[in-house]
Parts: sequence; C-alpha cells; structure tokens
Amino acid sequence: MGTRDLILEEALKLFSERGIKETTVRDIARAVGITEGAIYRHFESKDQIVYELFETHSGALYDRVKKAIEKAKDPKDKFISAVESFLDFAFKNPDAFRYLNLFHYLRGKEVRKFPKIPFQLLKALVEELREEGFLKVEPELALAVLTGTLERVFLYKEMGMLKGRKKELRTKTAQLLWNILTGGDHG
Amino acid sequence: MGTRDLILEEALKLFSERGIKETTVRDIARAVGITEGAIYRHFESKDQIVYELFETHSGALYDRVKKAIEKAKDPKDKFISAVESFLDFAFKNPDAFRYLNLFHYLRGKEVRKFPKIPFQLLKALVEELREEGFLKVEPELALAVLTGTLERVFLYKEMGMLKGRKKELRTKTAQLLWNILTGGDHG
Amino acid sequence: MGTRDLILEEALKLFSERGIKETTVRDIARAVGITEGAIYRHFESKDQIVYELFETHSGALYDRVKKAIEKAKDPKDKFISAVESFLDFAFKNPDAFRYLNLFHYLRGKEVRKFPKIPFQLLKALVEELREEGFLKVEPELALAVLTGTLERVFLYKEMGMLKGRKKELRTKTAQLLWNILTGGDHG
Amino acid sequence: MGTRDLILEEALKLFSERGIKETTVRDIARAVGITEGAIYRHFESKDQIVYELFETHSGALYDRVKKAIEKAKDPKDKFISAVESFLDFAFKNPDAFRYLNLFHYLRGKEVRKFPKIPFQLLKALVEELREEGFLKVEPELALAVLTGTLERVFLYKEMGMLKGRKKELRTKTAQLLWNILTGGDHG
DNA sequence: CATGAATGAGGTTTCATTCAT
DNA sequence: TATGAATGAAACCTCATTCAT
Repeated sequence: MGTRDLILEEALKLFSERGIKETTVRDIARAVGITEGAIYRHFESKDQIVYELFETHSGALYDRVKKAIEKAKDPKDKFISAVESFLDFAFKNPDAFRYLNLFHYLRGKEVRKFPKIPFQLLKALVEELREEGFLKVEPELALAVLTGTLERVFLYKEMGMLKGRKKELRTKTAQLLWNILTGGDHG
Repeated sequence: MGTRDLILEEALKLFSERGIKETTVRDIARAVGITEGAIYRHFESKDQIVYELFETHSGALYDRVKKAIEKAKDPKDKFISAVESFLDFAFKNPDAFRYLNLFHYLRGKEVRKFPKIPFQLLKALVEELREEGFLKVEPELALAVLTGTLERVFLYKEMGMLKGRKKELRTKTAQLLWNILTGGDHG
Repeated sequence: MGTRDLILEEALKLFSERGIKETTVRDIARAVGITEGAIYRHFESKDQIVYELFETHSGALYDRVKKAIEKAKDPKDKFISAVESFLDFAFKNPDAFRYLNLFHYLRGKEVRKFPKIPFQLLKALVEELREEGFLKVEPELALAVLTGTLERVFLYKEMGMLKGRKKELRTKTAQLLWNILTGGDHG
Repeated sequence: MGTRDLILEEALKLFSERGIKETTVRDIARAVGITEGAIYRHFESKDQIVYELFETHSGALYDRVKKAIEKAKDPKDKFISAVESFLDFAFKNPDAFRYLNLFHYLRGKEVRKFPKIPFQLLKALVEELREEGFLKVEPELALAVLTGTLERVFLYKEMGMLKGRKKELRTKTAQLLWNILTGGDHG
C-alpha cells in the first residue's frame, strides 16, 4: 500500500478515535512512520485529508447501500437490504462509520456540498415506502427512528453493550425497523 | 446575571454551535464583553468551563427526567413522561442538548466520572419495562431505538425537517416509542 | 512609544535592510524585545505589517510632496519644491524610502490598490508642466529621468558616493532636473 | 537546448517575475518539465543558479556595452553607443535586465565579488567625459541621472507607459542623456 | 540522468494561560 | 474584579536538499 493510502488509513483511525481537531498532523505522520513534511507531498493540507476521507467513505457507504437497494425486488426487500448493508458497512468499517458521524456533527453545513450522502438514500427509501402506502408513521419521524437506531445499534455493538453475532444483529435490527415503520410483517 | 453565569451561557452557545476546540477563550470573552484575563477570575481553565457545563446540564436533564418518572404511577405513564420530559428539555435548551451530545462524542471515555448521566435513567427505565414484562424487544436494542430516536427527533426538529408544534411532536414521539418497545397500546 | 509602533519601526528597519521575505517574524520580535506570539496581538499577520508600512510611508511621502506643491506659487517653484521635499523625505527617512522602492519592486501590481502613490504626484506635475508649455522633453521620458534620478541620488548618497551636504544636494538636484526638463532656467 | 540551459532560462523568467525567494526549486522544475531532484544533477544549489544567472547576464551586458564603447571613435560616439547598447540589451533581454536590478536590490553587498559589473563601465565612461572636459555636471550626479534614467526607461517601456519603437526610444534617450550631461550637442 | 518520496530545519500562526497594573 | 500585553508551547505548513531506485 502506498504512503498516501497509509496516511488516509492512519488519519481515519486517529480522527475517529480522538476527533479531528484533537489529532495533529504530527500524530498522523508518526502513526505512518514518516515526518510531518512528507504528509504535504501527498496532501495539500490537513483539511484535504479530512475532506477526502469523508468523500471516500461517504461514497463507499452510499454505493454499498444503493447497490443493495437496486438488487432488491420488492419494497420490503429493498428496505431490509438497505438497512442490512448499512449496518454491514458500519460493522466492517467501524472507523469510517464513526468518522462519518463525527464529521456530520462538526461540519453540519459543509456536508451539503458533497454528492453522495447516505442519508439521502435512506430519506428516499422512506419516501418511497410512503408513496406505496407501506408507511404507518409520518415519514420524517420514520426517518428519525431509522437513522437514530442505525447509529445507536452500531455504537452499542462497538461498546460491547449489544451481544451476539453481527449478522444476527443486522437481521434483527432490519426486521425490527421494518415492523416499526410499516406496523408489521408484510413480507 | 453575574459575569460567571454569562460566561457559562455564552460558552455553551459557542461550544454547541462550533465545537469545543473550535471555540477559543477569546471568543467566549468577546461574546460576554470582557477580556480573556477576566475569564480566569471565574474559572481555573477552559476545561473547567467545559466540565462544569456538562455537569450542570447533564444534571439538569437527569433531574428533570427523574422527577417526571417519580411522579408517574404506572409503567406506561413513566415511560411516556420520561420521553416527553426528555424532549421537552431538549427543545427548551437546544444549546445544552446539542452540547451534551457533542461532549459525549468527543469525550466518550471521560464521561463515566460524572454521576448524573441521563442515559442511565433511560437504561434503567427500559430494564424495568423488561422486568415487568412489557418489553417486546431485546432491551439493548430497545435502548438503541429509544436513545437514537430521541436525538434524531431533536436534531431534525432543530433543522426544520420536522414540522408541527413541539408539544405534539413530543406526544407523538413518546407514543410511537411506547408502541415500538411494547408492541402496541397497553394504556 | 507603544509596542505596536515599535514593531512597525523595527520591521521597517529590517525589511529595508534585508528584504521582506528575508526578514522573519522572529527577527522582528527579537528586535523589539518580545516573543513572536506577541506580534500577533498587534497585527493579524506579517503581511498586514508589510502593507501597513507601505500605506503609512507612502502616504507620508505623498502628503509631504503634495503640501510642498500646494504652497508653491509658480510652476518652477512647484517643481523645485516637489523635488526638494521628495529628497528631503528620503534623506530623513532612509529606511522608509528604501522600503517603498523595495515594495514597488516586489509587489508591482498590488501597488495600484493603494490611494496615495507619490509617483502619481510626480506624473501629474510633469503633465502640468507640459500643458503649460514648459516641458521640452516628451512627458513619459521626462518622468523616467525624474523618478530614476531621484531614486539614484538617494541611493548614491546613502552609499557615500555623493559627497557634500544633503541640503545642497537637494537644491542642486532639483535645479538640474528643472534644467533638464525645461531646457534652462525660466525662474 | 540542454536541460541545464532550460533550467537557467526558466529560473530567470520566474525570478524576474516573482522574485528569488518567491520562486521555489519546485516551481523551476515544473516550468522545465522535470522534477526537483533533477535540478540537483545540474546545479549544486538554488543559490548557484542565482549566482550563475547573475554572472552570465551581468557579464553579457558588460561585454555588450564594452564592445560598443571600444568600437566608437570619439567621446560622444562612445557615450551614445554605450547607452544605446545598454538599452538594446535591456529591451532584448527584459527578464535578464529585470533580474539584474532585482538582484542588486536584494543582494547589494555581495555583488562586489563579481568582476563584470555594467555599472562600472558607465562610471568609467562618465569619468572619462569629465577628464576630457565634456561633463557639465558633477560626475556622481551625472551617474545618478544616467543609471536612474536607463532603468526607468526600460521599466516604463515594459509597462507600456512609453510608446513608440524601441529603436527610436533608444536613440532619443541616448541623445537626451548626452545633452543633459554635456549641456548640448557637441556632435 | 531522472524520479519521487522523504527529511529536517525553520517559517507563520494560534491559543490557553499568566501577570503587572 | 478586570485589563491587556505577553509568554511559550505547539499547531500547520514550506521548502531546499538528499537519496534509494
């Protein structure tokens, strides 16, 4: 793996653990095993690393979920696949997922500039459910339950509060959310 | 209001808007209308402000929810009151609530030192529901849905995504969460 | 004298001796007897010092020459006074004058943003001479002779190449330039 | 043209446009189309480029003017030829001429090390005119007028302030300077 | 000859904190 | 109590130079 990717990798780790401002360029350099100056051969600024990480992983999650949705046939399958792929990404890329949440929190308004925001997929999904008459809950509220639950399930699993296999947790969470939003199993 | 309280007030505003690291002592001083040095007459350090704000507002939210729970007679009333008082606090003290979330994000590990963590109340509440046989969902998952939804409802309301009166939103959210966790209206 | 003025004074000295890029903020701080950080309580950036010095001294020279021109009665008196006051300023503020030339050389295009450029006064003066029929030389060429000579007279005097009293040098130079541009004494 | 010469050429362009400190080795490398490391195959250091450029072009101008002087028969012809060849060099090698001026500004004291300083030729020329009784002006002052005017004529022509053909400007300037220094046409 | 990654010294800037007044 | 100047450590960044390939 090239130095550039190593920098991104270590930066992601550090950012997601300590926060962005709390991580210095020197911290990143040390983690990679190079000097500060070398960082700037690969990135114009610390901020560029910050943005590139967001774009990359936001895009990866977006693509992952989008593909899952596109493969599915019926609305329930779409929803379940979306939620499962979302959680799957989070579990497999915990640093990236933590980082995305952190980034959203700290750079709320700047986020709009980016094209692939996974949140938009979930929003569209909920909207679709509404249009097709599945939704039993006000869509905005549904979205709050959906996104809030996803983040917390990840968090509590990471913290060790939620036991069991990740695969089962994914399935269980997806089914629960489907039931919540549609009021029962229509599968 | 004394200078000390003004400092806390402005610091809270700035911290919750921009972040803690992103807010300088000078920013706070200017917002209050005093100079940097004066801050140190009232607080030993910036960190002291940070922690005091957390303790104050975390405690306030904790007390508020606890009192609501204690007043209630039956389990459903307890739950509904807890959720409503929680959201009520958030809507009435948006800076404080945003700050608490932000603080948690960035200082995850240090939080354990504090005695009054609202999260613990919600956890106990869910546990109680389980013991009394109301809970239809695994308690940890229930907790994830509960806390995740609360945060997002606040967030989306603040962002203007959720319309309607706050009072109704509170009621609706509480009822929805009750239904989710217990599987329907037992009231 | 306040620290702010001391900073400007020492910066001017250093800039005019060594160049702007060649002078570090630390050099300035040391010359003043403070630390680097203290500089930034008084100026937003090194560049602000650079610009403020130009504005101040460019403005001072401009005002000085303008006043001299306004006091004079006839065209010759105007010209002689302008040249003499120009050289007088240069001799009395050698650092400032060296700095102005340096700044022009390095920031040619940025100079246009500033309102009080002494060069403009000389240009207008030559133009006036032309309109009134005194000028025997093409005005642009006249301007080249005028400004070029002024700078070199200052430079050679500073280097010790030109002997004699400054007062006499001023007078002699002014008279010579008048003769050059008008073709003889019309006084 | 070999890489070495390309480096000198591009460095000269950049130095004269932006300044020496303001031009990085990387800038030069990019302009040439090679990488930074390659520069060091041809030059020991950036400073070596700086000095070599000075020596080359200072020498070229020196030789050019010297040859013109040597070809001339009488004093006036010497003077006129010197001035014309000087301006001719400047107009044909504007980067080099700008660079020489810039270099003088910033490295004033170190210049003495070099053997071929065009200024010395002009100085000797003026001295000769004095010895032969042509000079009507104090020699040091004459030198100031001469060198100052030459630099400004170049500068104003470059800036577009002086119109007309370069050839005519050269002739006109030379004649004007002759008249100034000797008090009229003795040709 | 050339590349391109890396170094390391040093530059500008920020900021929590101290202190004389 | 408050000011405001100053400190000093540490942050981000630049760049001439070196070096393995």
